[in-house]
Amino acid sequence: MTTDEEVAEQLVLFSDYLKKNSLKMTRQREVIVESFLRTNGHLSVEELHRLVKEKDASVGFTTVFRTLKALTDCGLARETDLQDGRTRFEHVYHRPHHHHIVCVDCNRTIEFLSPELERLQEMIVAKYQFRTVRHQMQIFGVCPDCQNQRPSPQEVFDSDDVFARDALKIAMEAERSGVNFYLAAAEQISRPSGRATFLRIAEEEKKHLHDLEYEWLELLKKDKNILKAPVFLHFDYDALKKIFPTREEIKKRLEGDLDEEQALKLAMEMEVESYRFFREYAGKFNDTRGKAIFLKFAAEEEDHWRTIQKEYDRVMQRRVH
Amino acid sequence: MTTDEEVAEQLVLFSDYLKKNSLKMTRQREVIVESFLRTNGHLSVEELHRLVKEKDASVGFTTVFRTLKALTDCGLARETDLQDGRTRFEHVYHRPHHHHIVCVDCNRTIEFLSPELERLQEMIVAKYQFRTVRHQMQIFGVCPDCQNQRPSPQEVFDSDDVFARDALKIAMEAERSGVNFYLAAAEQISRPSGRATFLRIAEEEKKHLHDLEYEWLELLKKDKNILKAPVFLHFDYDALKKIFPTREEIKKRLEGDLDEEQALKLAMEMEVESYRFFREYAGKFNDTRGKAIFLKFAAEEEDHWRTIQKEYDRVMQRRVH
DNA sequence: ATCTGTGCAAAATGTTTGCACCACA
DNA sequence: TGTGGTGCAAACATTTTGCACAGAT
Repeated sequence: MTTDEEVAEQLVLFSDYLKKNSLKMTRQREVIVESFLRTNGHLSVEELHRLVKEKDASVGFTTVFRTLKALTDCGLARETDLQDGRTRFEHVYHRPHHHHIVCVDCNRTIEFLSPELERLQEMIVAKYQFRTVRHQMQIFGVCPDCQNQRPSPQEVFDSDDVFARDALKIAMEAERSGVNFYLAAAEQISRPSGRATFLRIAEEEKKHLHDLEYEWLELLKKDKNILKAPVFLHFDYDALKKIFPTREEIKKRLEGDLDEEQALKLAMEMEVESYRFFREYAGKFNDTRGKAIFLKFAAEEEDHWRTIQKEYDRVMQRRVH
Repeated sequence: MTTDEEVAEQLVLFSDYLKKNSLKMTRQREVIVESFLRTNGHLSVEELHRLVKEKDASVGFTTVFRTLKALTDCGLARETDLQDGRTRFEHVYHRPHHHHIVCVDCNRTIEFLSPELERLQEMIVAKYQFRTVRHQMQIFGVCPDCQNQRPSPQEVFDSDDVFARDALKIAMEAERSGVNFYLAAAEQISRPSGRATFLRIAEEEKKHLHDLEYEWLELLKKDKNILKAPVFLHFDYDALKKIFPTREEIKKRLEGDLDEEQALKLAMEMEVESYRFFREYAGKFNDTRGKAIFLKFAAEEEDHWRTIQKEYDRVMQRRVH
């Protein structure tokens, strides 16, 4: 499930790597790399060798072994340990760091990413003042199919689409919270220019939401089964509530003496928070569409922050005079 | 750093295991098991073989290998994978499940437990409906000493003391919060019998706190360096605030129209919460002193809950008449 | 033409087993 | 006295290397 373009991109990177190290591109390397890139999952040397031999029976085990080492060296592959007594290689290109859940019966492997888990892990290591080089979590268990004795074939999904799906879901939810916030806040503001600012931003967020919804539908159209793919990005949707106050929360916080200054301050805080939040999430996603979605989102929030700050300055200016 | 008693206890368990499986105790097995039990850390077969040979040069590698398998089988050892190309065996008896931080330079290994991390992990797996068999997290990095180029010998601590230390610290903090709560709540209650109940529980908690502080001092006396041992049980002290409201919080929640019924309800809620909390923590600690401390604590909280419930029933009874 | 790549076979590494002799219970 | 235990050596499984020949730039 890797597109031709992606394979081509990675082949270019591999060629560059070879040139840089005065190594040569050979027929064997080409077959091996191509086979690796076009196969999903976590291949052992032996498994890849078997695949390669289907295309060219003359290729030796050692060459596959050495080519995988080269791929690892140039950053296109990564060795992982799935505890089955052999080294397994997985794709790195456009794949974020992640952890594994492995079915001990059928060997099906699920990958996941949880920024919350990462944060917790970082906090723990920080206490010991270790400089982390790498870390991994592995969960071994029995998958639902094996629990029900009906092993079914593992479906293969385009991982970039999965990342995009998970990112879009979060971004849409955030966008909705944003719209809610600005509409609710606008209601509480009496001064026309201030209200107009909030309403304008609300409209902008609505537009963004529509864009995201469009992207979402396109994604579903492109890959009708994408919703069946296991969750990759684990996300605590309650965290959004901490960033974007709910309608009730807003009313409570702004209730009584309506204060435009306060509302603007709250909005700025919120935008900064959400900017930080989406930047952090983007950081977890190696070059993927998921990352692009989060970065775009972060940029929009930064933009809003500027707009609001201008309005805030104007209000304060006015107050001084 | 395993006491003679502990070694003896484990030897008994091993003997029982042998008997149950009609196996025999031999001179070699005795030496091997004893060496294993008396050595900390994560031993490979080869390392243990080396240690055993110091006591009895005639013991062969295979016997050490087979004895370690037997120890694993009977639940006194566990195989771990520290990614250094060999299987390593660690102690299980009286040691909770935990994860590892490994220094890639000097191989120093730190063990830690984070119930928060465990909870997160469980939540993630739940989404996939996997039945978890086991899981592990490994963090590889450079320890502070290796970062500073001054490798120092790894100090060895009595792990049970470390667990007790971490448990005591949390229990004391909880106890303090409890005392605070009951004193603050008592202040808000005008009816003498209600106030008396709260003050009595506050006194009880103070006594418990003293007991814990005594235990703490005894621990420090017993092992003067115990505070230097790395944290094992990671704990978010803010979590306590969610269980035991702070003095300000209490005043806020009970302010204005002082309602004894409300105060009692709040207290019951708190006791149930903290009972659950300490039970959960106890569950993470395999038979250790840490577990005992948490269980004792949970029992006390349950006791308080009963006391308060009686008082609550009395108040409600009175109201009906 | 030169230098790297390849495939084979062999070594290295770590784990596991077969077997003849040994020693608990 | 008989079953299981031990040590040795050999088998296994996987990864890694040496080397003579092949092939890419």
